[in-house]
Amino acid sequence: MALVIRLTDVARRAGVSTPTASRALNGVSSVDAALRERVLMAASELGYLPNRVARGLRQQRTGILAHLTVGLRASFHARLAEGVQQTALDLGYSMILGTNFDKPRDVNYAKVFESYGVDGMVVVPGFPDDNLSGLAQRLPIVEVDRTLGPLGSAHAVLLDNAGAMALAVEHLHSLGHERIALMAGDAPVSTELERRAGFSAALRALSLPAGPVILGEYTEEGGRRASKRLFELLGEVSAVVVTTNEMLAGLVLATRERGLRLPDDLSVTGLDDARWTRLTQPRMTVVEQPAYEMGVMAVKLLVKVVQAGRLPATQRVHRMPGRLIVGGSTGPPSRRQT
Amino acid sequence: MALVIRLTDVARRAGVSTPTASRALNGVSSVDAALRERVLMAASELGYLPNRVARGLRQQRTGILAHLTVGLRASFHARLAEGVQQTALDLGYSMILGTNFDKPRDVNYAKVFESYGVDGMVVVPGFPDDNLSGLAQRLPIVEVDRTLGPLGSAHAVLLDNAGAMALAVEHLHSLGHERIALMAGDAPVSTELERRAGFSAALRALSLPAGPVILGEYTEEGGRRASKRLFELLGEVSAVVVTTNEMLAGLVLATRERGLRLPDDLSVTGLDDARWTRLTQPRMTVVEQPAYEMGVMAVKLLVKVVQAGRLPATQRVHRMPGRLIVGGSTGPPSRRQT
DNA sequence: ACCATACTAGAAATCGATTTCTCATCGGGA
DNA sequence: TCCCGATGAGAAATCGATTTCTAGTATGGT
Repeated sequence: MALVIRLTDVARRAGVSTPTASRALNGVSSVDAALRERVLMAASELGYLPNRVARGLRQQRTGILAHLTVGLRASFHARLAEGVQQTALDLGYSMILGTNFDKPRDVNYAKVFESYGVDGMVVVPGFPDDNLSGLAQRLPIVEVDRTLGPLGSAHAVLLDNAGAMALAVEHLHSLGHERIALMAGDAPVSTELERRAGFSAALRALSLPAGPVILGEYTEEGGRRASKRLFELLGEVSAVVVTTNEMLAGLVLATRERGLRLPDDLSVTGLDDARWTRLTQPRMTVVEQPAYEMGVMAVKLLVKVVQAGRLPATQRVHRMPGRLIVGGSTGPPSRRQT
Repeated sequence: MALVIRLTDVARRAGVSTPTASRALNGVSSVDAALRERVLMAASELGYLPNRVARGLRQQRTGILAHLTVGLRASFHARLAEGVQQTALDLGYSMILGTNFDKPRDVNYAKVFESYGVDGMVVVPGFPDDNLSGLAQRLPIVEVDRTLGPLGSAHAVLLDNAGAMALAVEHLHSLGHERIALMAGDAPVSTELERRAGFSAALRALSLPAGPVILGEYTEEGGRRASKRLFELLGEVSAVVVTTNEMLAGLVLATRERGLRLPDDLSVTGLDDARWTRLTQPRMTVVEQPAYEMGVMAVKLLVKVVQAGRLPATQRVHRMPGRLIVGGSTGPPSRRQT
């Protein structure tokens, strides 16, 4: 606020003109070695800090990226955001954050951030009505976790959902399960659609019969309600794959209320390794998502596009693999089940 | 990138000068009603979006706040960050995020963000060596969760740690516990120091004997190791208060390894309501921190200082109360314990 | 030894908005 | 009726850096 050192001050102290000081500090074009030395010295003596707002105005790029996400409460999104933020910083960018991107808001995030001149955006899109499409024609965008599909040239970094489902199904199959159910969210988001399809494909690949699919709201309460329906099928089904952490939490609570024991009465696998899945008794078997790495990858992709200076002509989709973590919530089917 | 509408374009279309267009859009000074109407019309027809970088340069304030935090992995920090971000947005600001603020880094966050001309910072400080003090003399800063103490005029939003400890101790006392231990982190951060002091004070207030205090590293593994020492005292102690979630997780795992049952063998209360504390069996008794609300409060305080235009002369500390959530991990002491 | 080509560094222009300065016009009071 | 203050709008300055533009000085080739 008070006394800020400007480039002019540095230049005056070094006895050179402002442009020369600028060139010396940025290493562009050639500046006499002695002059450069004087400038660098002056800058460090004065504790010069370049004004990035001014630079941003002139250069028409600010070095700021925006990260729009549905929230930080889910640990997946929190780790993702950390990956985005750290990588942005490592690559010389800063990150503006916008959360609750799936809820109605007074302010239009995208517009606000655009007016701040962000160079690009990493987006975890909410539901399809978000009008990102227009933005995607003006600004580099990378979608993470989910995709809205028709965003044209925006790149995407997604979990290999089919592979993740295959890991879960194969694990259960190797334990001897033949009748496996799926509990999934009923929202029309790409993750859920892909996981449902992946589940079916995985069963087919192992020549297992198509299992029952139980859809519900993508929340803990939704998982609880869906679990009630699942429990009706306990005679025909010995294992279940749950596509989301939230629903898995509901299932865990429901099994307790019902007095079911894992894995004796039911084998359960989830997707994503929230902290709590390690702390339940027994520990949950899950397919871990590389959340942090997805954030890293998204920013790397985005920065590549930003620095290319023009929007990519074609979309590129990066698939990141999940990793199976075997806990105690899965085991061989009991006699009774078989 | 391509075709951006500038204020000049709006002015031309409305048939007025640029300053007049600016005045009309910002509602400052008086502009003829007809002209203002024409300007507003032109702006909306062209889809004008003000360039906040240019405005920021001229006005010497950007409308950006920075949030420096130790991380987002702990749900407390994630919810805090959401509160900060949402409130910033509600008040017309945007938020730049910096995580891992307690780890050594190549880039100096504070400097980078200062060079972006942020109007103020909400900081969850790491360890005392972070040189925030200098920054606090130039920029409005509000500390949250922890405080480094000598930051001078920076405001702070902290949990009422003494009150939180009292809630936990009183709860255990009301169940009949007389010999209560504390498991706390050994780092010299304000939260731990206040919680240790608060624990002792709460015991004294109830005329209970001073309980053993077990210090350890502020991590899950630290909690596990500290638990081993705690278990040596099981004859003399019937309950324990744990000051951090991380250590609590370690304790939960350690009790399982040891085959202890909660609350029969030991009553346990924690601080902060991470998701997992609701999903263990039994559910944990904890004192909940109003994480989101602390973020909200911090930004409100910060914005007040920012808009006052000058740094406050005196520090103000806001204490937010914790709330007891009774789970199944606490119960009356067993006969054997008494 | 002379001219053309590089370099180097300062002067001036630029980014896009806001704010100050200036000037003309309109009222109101004497 | 005349003068002065208030009002409104355009011209010009400003924020702080970067990027032309321009000119002067070396350097190199012939």
